[in-house]
Amino acid sequence: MKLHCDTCPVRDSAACSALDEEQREELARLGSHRTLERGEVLFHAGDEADVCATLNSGLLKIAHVDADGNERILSLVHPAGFVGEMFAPVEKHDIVALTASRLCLFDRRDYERAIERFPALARALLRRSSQDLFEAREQIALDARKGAGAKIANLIRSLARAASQSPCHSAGEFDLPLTRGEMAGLLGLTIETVSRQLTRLEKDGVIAKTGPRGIRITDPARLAALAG
Amino acid sequence: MKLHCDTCPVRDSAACSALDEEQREELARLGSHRTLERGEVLFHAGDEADVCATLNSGLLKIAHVDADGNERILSLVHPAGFVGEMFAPVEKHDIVALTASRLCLFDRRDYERAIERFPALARALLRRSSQDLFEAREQIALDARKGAGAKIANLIRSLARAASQSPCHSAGEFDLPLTRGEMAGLLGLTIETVSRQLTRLEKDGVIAKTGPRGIRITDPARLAALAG
DNA sequence: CGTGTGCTTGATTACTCTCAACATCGGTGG
DNA sequence: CCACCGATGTTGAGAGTAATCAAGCACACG
Repeated sequence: MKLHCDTCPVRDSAACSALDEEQREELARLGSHRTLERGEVLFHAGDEADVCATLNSGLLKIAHVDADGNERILSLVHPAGFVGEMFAPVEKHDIVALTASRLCLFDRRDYERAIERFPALARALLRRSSQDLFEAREQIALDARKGAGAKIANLIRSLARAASQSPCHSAGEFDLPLTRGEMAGLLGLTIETVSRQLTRLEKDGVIAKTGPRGIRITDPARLAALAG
Repeated sequence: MKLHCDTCPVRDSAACSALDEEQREELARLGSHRTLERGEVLFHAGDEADVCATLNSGLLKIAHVDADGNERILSLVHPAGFVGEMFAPVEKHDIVALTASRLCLFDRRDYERAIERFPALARALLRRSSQDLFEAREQIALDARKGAGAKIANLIRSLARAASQSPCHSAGEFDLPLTRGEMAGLLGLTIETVSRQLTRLEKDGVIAKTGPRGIRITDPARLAALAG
C-alpha cells in the first residue's frame, strides 16, 4: 500500500520532514503502511533487522523480558518516532503496540540507501536519535528518583503531556494507555506498588480515577511537587 | 594545538574514521586537543553548547545532580565516544573526567558544517548515537535487575571488559576507575551498599581486593552467574 | 601531627516485594 | 439466563533488602 504523505499526521515532525517534495516522493515509493492492534508485535528480540519504521499514530513500547519472564519497558515510542536497528544485524528488543497504531514501514536496505543518497535524512535521524538518547537518560535519572510515588507522579505527568496533541500544555483528563503491569514494567516496580501509589494519589486528592484507565489531574501543582 | 590524527589511538574507531584522508585532514584543521585531569569538568549542565568533542583516551562520566545534591551517573564515555549536544542550545548534563583524559575539541558550529559537507560523518555519528542509545537502554534494563549484588557484579564485568584494550576478552585484574560514590551514582545505590556488596563478593571468594581500587576477579564464572 | 577524603562496618528504619485473597468486567458455553 | 473463566485491578499481612544514621579506620597532605 503506497504511502500518502499528504495526509500524514507527522508529516512535519518525522525524520522524512527533512526531505523536499521530490525526495519525499521517492522515499514514499519505497515504503508501505501497516497498522497494528493493541498487543500486536512489530519486532521480536532476535528477529533479523530487515525493516524499520516511522510511527504515524498510536503508541509503541520497546521492551526487554529478562530470564525470569519479567518485562521491562525501555522506552515508549510516540508518533514521529523511528524504530528499527539501522546498524545491527538483529533487533535487540521487542517492539509492541500499546494502542492501535499506524506506521510507515521500510525495508532496511532501502532506507539505508536513502540515507546514503539524502544526507538531510541522515541528519534528521541523527537529530532524532540524539533526542531518543536524551530521553533514555532522563529515564535513567528517573529510576534514581527516590520513592515509587515520585516515579508514578512523573509518569502521569509525562502521559498527560503526550495525551494532549499540543506539546505546550498537558491534558487534565485522559485515559492511561498502559495497564498497571506496563506501568510497573516501565518504572521498575511491581503491579501492586503501582496500584497502591495510584490509590494513594487519589486519597490525597491529587488525581481522580474516572474509570479503570481514566485519570483526571485535580491538583497539578502537587503532582508536580511529588514528581520532584 | 593542531590535531595529530596519525598517532591517534581511536583513529580507526571514532566517528572521524569514516572520512577519507583529505576530509580528515580538513576536519583536523578545525579541532584542537585538550587534556583533562581526573575531576576536571568539560561541561556543566546549563552551559551553552558551543563545543563538542571526541574522547581520545581516558574515561568521562555524563552525570546529573538532582535537587538534593545526589549525583546520578547517566553514562560512562569510553575512548572514541562523542560528547556534546549537536541539536540543543545548551548542555543538559555535567561531563567530567574520571581519569586523566585527552580529547579532540571542536567548535560546535564548525562540526555541524562538517556534517553538512561530509555525509559520511553524519552517518558515522548516527551509528555512534544509535550505539549510545542501545547502551543507555541496557543501563535501564540493568536498573531493573533485582538486587544490589547483581548490579555490582554487572558493573565489575563491564569495567573489566573496558579495562582490557581488546574488546574480545576482559581483564582479570585491574583498577576501578570509579570511587565507591561514583559506582553508587552509576547504579542508583548508596556508597554503603556498594561497599558492603564488594566485601561480600570478596568474602564469597568471587573477587579479591588488591588495593583500595584494585580488583582481581578470582571466580569469573560465579561473577557472571551473579550478574544474571 | 591534625585534617580531610575515601572506605568500611554496625544498628535501625523504611520501603518495596512477595504471597495471597478478593473484586470487577467481558466473554463463553451449558 | 446463569455459571464459569481469564484478565485486570485492588487490598492486606508479612518478609527482605537497601537507605539512613552513626562510628571508626586508613591514608595522603599540608
